[in-house]
Amino acid sequence: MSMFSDKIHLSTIHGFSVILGALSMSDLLELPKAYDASSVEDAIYADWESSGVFNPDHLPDRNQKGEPYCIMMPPPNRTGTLHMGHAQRMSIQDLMIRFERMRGKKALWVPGTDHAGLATQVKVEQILMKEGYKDPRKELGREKLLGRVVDFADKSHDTIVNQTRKMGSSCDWSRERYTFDAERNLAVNTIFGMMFEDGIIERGFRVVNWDPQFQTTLSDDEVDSKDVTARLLTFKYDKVFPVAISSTRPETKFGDTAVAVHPDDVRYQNLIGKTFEPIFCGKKLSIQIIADTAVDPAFGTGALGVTPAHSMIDAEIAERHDLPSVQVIDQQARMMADCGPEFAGLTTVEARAKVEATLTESGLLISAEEVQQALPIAQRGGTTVEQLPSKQWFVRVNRKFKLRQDTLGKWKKGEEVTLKELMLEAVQSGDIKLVPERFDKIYFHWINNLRDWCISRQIWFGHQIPVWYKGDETQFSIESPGTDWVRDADTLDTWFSSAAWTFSALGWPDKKAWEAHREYHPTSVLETGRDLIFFWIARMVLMTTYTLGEVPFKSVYLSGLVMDEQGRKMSKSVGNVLDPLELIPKYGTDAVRLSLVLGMTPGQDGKLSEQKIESFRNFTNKLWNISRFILIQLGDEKQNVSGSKTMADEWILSRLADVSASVTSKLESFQFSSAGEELRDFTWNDLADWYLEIAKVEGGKVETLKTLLNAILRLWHPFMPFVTEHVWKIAGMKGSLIVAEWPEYINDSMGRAAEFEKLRLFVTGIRRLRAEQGVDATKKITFGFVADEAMEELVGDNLEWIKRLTNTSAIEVMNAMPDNWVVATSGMSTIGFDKTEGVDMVAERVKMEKELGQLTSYIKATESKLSDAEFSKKAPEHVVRSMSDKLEEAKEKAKVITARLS
RNA sequence: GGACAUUUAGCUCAGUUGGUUAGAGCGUUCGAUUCACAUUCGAAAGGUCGCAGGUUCGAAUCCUGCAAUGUCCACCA
Repeated sequence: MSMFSDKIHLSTIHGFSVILGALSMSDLLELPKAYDASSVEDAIYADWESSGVFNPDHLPDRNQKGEPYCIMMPPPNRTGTLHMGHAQRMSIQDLMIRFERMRGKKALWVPGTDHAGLATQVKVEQILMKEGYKDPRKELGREKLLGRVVDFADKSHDTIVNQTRKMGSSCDWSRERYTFDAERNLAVNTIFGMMFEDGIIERGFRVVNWDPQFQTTLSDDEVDSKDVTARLLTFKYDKVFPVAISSTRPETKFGDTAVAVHPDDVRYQNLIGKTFEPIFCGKKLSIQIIADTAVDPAFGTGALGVTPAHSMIDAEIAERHDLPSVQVIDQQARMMADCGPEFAGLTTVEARAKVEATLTESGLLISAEEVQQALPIAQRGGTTVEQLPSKQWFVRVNRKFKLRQDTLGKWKKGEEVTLKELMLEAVQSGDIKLVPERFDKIYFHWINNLRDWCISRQIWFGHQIPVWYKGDETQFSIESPGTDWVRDADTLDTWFSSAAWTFSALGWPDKKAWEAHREYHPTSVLETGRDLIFFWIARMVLMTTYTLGEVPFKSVYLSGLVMDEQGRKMSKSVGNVLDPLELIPKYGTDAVRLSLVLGMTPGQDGKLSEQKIESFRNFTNKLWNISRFILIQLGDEKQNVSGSKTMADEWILSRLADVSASVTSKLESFQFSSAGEELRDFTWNDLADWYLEIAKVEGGKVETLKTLLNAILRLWHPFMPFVTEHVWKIAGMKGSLIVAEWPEYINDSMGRAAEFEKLRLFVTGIRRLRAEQGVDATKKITFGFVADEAMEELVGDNLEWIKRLTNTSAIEVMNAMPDNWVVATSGMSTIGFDKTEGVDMVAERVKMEKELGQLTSYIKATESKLSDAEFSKKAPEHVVRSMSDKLEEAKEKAKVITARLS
């Protein structure tokens, strides 16, 4: 470490003595001009994996002593292959893990996959139907169908794992988990048992969402809605019934048991409390007239036909009024027998038309209008979802229960709370931070409107419900059943097992496994798509606070969705899907990763195009060539210069210190895109285009070049692990970059860095003037400048590289600019050259006049602001100072231009 | 209907507690090319920061209203 100057204190860097240890100068010169990612990535990944560093137990001492840091990988569904969204998540999580690992934390990233229950079985059933099966469940039976599903899921697993490796994910494969393996099954059964004992899990006959195609219940979140045009009919049940009602689902009216009106509605006061027995389309109904504030008196006739069996809202009304429930639609979405022979067996759509025809015939139809309506459809499969009553298992979110342990620092063991209260407190207290913050509101809104969670599914692929029945199904046991007990055939909603992921994947409830991992929980960050906030995040909070009394994670980073370049969702039917596995061989993993991290904001959908990936491939190559150049410089002894640092050295090292500090703080606060962009600007603009160009003239300062190479490899590693590790090895650096320390610098060269900035402006000014005046870029010409003494000295000290970067033969100090020269101002200096031919003096004058006009109004505005008493009183000093500096500069410019014009 | 977000250069987007002539990348135009990189380098053009008010010495930034677009939630039976 001591080989560096005192000024830039490189507290963490070591290993320079072996730089270049591996390659000779001729080897270096033979390195390919273009970085070929595909020829090195697999081997690098294999090295990392075999070295064991993905496993925190095998990390170096400093990590072992470090703070535990843990990310649980959101387990991808075993339903096929990974897409760009997965690739983005892997990139961000790997970025965080590598960053924290380098900073010395005991970093654990647990990979895994999700059996995804319904989604996987649906997928396989769809494949089977394409193969010619009409009803795979009936034709194959439980065992054979499950066999096919398991085969499919296993193949899918292998694909996913391979893709995850390709992305460079540094996750601990020795701890890979599956939501459907034996340990996770134990966790699920244990939690089920606890909740059952506490009365939060209950079996009940309630209205549920029913998917008639796949013959299963769905949770509210698995139901989407589709806008359709429907016919809103207004009619009476029969001629004698006193009130007309409206409905878009008249076929459900066979199941009506009440008509509800608003309690204050003057039209119906005399009817409230009465019961009628109208004949509706041939079926005798028993209708009570009830008063309920849920009814909007302004809608339709102000009277609502209540169908408790086929509407969750009506079911709630029915509960308040203790109304009977009559089911009229069966699980095949067909009308049931007691609707009469004319209707029984019809589909709901057929029955709807027939009811309308019947009402019209009998003169009961008052009006029919077309309205927009949201039709509930199944997220998987897309068929219309029916609401109907069924005996199912529910998690009761509003039910009070006694806590099994102290919880969230707010409640003591034995206190009574509801699951909803736990879910709200976890975020309200700040124990969990959502990034971006605005998702708090969405989360709270969802929780506040949450209904009981139906967790039983009638599919076969999933954790079977750990309940056994005996005889008349009134007795339950969650323990081992006796011989005459029959197990519930249903399985659990896949999210029930996913919800326990943070702790079940760490071994809970197995004592030994859990103890070994206890330090990692609560996990540090959960990174996932913003579409999973309800499905998964909220349910993880529910389950973890309930089971452990603590939060599952401290932060949630919600990434947006990856869209195509026109902002559309990527989908096979549109044909705009970018496949990570096709892009990686073409552009390299590092380029794909960068394109998914830079230019993407949390919670905001981002656009991705192949062109964007290509531009990051170019950057990867730039980094490769920067490294190659530095290594060649270091290998060429003639080029090496020792001795005190030049101004350029101090400037670039000062920039490095600032940039690395800023990048660190941005990574800490999840600003990955901004961190990467800042680093890219530093690497490409400051380092490559300025410092290295200057080094070609001044000769490379060995220490500075080493520091720079070392720093950019480390700083870029979490973003682009492959190319950085590859260069690290070529440079002969010790060990693997993956466990190198994250760099920190102290900047104590700010003063000289500021002087360098003046020279940068000076160079840019000359370049601009040359280009504007159309000077042949290859022609070396002589420039002159007028400036104060300090600037004269500064230019003199750095003359050689300035000449090179401006392609000038000489730069001379002048007292004044000759009248026939072309001039421009740059900072506080005036620069110019003798251009004898081709100067359009008229055009020059016009240009100068325009500039002078702008300057004059700027000067005027600034002066008046500066002389404003309110301003100087209230504005902070640095603002005032920078304004007066700029004013001086503008005045100087104006003076020069005025002189030229006269 | 409710909530949230977005609206800045031709395109994609930065702009972190309000601080002063609004930034980048891509694209465009002009120019360079043995000397790390054409997967490159230099330079330029291009914006009344969606609209209208307000607060302030000072507004792209804060407040109010409006408009357009998008997402989520709830769906009026």
